[in-house]
Amino acid sequence: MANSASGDSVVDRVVRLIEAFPEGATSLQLTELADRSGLPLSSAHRLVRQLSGHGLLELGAGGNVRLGLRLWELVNRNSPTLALRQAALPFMEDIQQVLNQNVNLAVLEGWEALFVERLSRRGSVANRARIAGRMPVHISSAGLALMAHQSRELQAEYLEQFQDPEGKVTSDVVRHLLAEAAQLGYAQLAGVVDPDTWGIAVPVMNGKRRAVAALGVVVPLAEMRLQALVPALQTAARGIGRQLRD
Amino acid sequence: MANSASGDSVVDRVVRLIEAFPEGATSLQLTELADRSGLPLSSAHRLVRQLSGHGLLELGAGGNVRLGLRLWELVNRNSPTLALRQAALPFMEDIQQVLNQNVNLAVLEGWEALFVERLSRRGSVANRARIAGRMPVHISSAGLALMAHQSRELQAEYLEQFQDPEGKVTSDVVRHLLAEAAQLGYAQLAGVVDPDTWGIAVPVMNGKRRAVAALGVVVPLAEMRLQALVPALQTAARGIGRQLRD
DNA sequence: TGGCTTCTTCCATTCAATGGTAGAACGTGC
DNA sequence: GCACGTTCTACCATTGAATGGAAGAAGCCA
Repeated sequence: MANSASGDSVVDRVVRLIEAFPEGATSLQLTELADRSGLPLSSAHRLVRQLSGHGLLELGAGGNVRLGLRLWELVNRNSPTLALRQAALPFMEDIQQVLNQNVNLAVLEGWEALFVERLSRRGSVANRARIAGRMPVHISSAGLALMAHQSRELQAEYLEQFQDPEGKVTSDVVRHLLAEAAQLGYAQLAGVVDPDTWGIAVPVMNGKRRAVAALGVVVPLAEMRLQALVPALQTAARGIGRQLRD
Repeated sequence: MANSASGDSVVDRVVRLIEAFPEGATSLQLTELADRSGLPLSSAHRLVRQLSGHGLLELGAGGNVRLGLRLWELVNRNSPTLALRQAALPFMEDIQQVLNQNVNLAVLEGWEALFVERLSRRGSVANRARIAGRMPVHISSAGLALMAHQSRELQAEYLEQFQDPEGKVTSDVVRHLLAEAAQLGYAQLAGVVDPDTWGIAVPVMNGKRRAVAALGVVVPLAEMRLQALVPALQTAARGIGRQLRD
C-alpha cells in the first residue's frame, strides 16, 4: 500500500484506462473498467473522476464510463492523419463517384494496416474496413501495398517475425505476395475477408517517395475489372501524393 | 520545487498537454508545447516522453510533438458518437445523393454545435463545418435546431449567459430565432458564415424525444429551395432517430 | 567558429498518489 | 418490504513517484 504498488506511473494508468475499452465498446461499467485495466477499484474510480472533470471521459449514472466528447474533439481536430485525410478525401470521392465501390485509405501501424478513412459504396451498407479498424498486413490488400514499398530492413523484420496465427500462411507466401505487389505497383487479394469480394490497393507516395498510405477499393467478385480499377486508383494515389508535397 | 508546485495533479497536466494543441495544428515544438500548457519544460518533456512510450503522443526528431496515431485509433474506435454516426451515415449519404449539398451532423457541446460528421457536396471543396469543429449556437443552423429543442431550463440558462462577442446580436434576437426554430421544426440561417450560403438544419430526436443531434445542409443561395430541402432533411432525421431507438 | 536556442538528463526534496477498508446506494429475488 | 449481493463512493495514513531547477548536450544560424 504505497505509491503505485504495481510499479507503474500515473501516466501508465491513464493509458491503461483508455486502452481498456474493447474495440467498438462505447461505454463500460466502472467495475469492469477496473478489472480490464488491472487497476484497484478505488484507483480506477479516482482516475476516472479526474479525467471526467476534464471531459476526457464521461462518468454517467450508475458508474457508466465512456470516452468524452471533448477527447474525441481534441483528437480529431489535431489528428496526426489530418493532412493525409484532407489531401485524400477529394480523390476518394472521385473514385467513389466513378467506380461506385467502397473506397478506403490506410496507413501502416506496426504490422497492420490501420484504416483512417473510408467511403461506402452507394446503396450498400456492408463494409468491413471500419474507420480506426485494423487488418494484418498479409490479409489486406492495403497492408500488402504498404509493406511492399517499405525499406528492405523493415520488410525483413516483418517477414522475420511473421507467423500466421491460423497456421495457413507461411512467410514465404507473404514474401511472394509482397514481391508481386512491389513489381506490379498494386496489391490484390481475393476473398480473404469476405469470400465474394476482391481487395485492390495501391501505395500513396509522399514527396520523399515513401509509401505513407494505401488507397484501396473492395469490389464484388462479379464486378472485378482490374484494367479499369488499377489505373483509376494509381491516378488518384498520385494526386494525393502531389497534395502531400505542398 | 516539490511535487506539483502549481497544485495540479498529473492527470491535470496530461490534459493540459493535450489541450495545448491549437485547433488544426498537428505538430508542436516541445518548448512551445511547454509554454502553451504552462508546464515547466522538464516536466513537459518527461510527460511527453511517457505518453510517447504508449503511442498517445509521438515525439519526432527535433522535439517535434504530435498526437499519436494510437490515440486517434483508440478514440475513434470507441468514440462516444459512434452509434450516432453509424446510424446517421446512410441517411446523410442519401441526402448527399439526392440533393447534392454539403451535409453535416452536429451535437450540442456547451453552448456550441460540435460537428461530428460531414459529407461534402460533390465537386466542391469548400465546407466550413470541419469535423470536430465548433460553431456558436446562435450563428449556426445546427446549433439553433439543437437548442430550440432542449429543456426550458437549459434554454433559459443559455439565454441568461448569452452575449455576442461582437455585440451585434442581442439575446432577444436569439430567443426569437429559437422560438421560430421550435415552431417550424427546422432552423435556417442565411449568409452568416459565408455571405452566399444558407444553412438549414433539423433536430434528430432519440427514443426519449430528446434532440441529440442536428442534421443540416449548407446550400448556395441560388439553390435555396426550402420546400424541397426541409422535408428531405426531416425524413432523414426521423430515420436516424428510429435507428437510435434499437 | 561563436553564440543562441532547444532538447535532454540528473537527482535531492516532498507532497500527491495510493489502495485497503468501510459504508452508502442500488438492484433483485424471495 | 426485507435481506442479500453487487457496485459505487469516500476516507486517510503511508510512502515512493513526481517534481523542476540547473547543468550539460545537441542543433542551428550567422
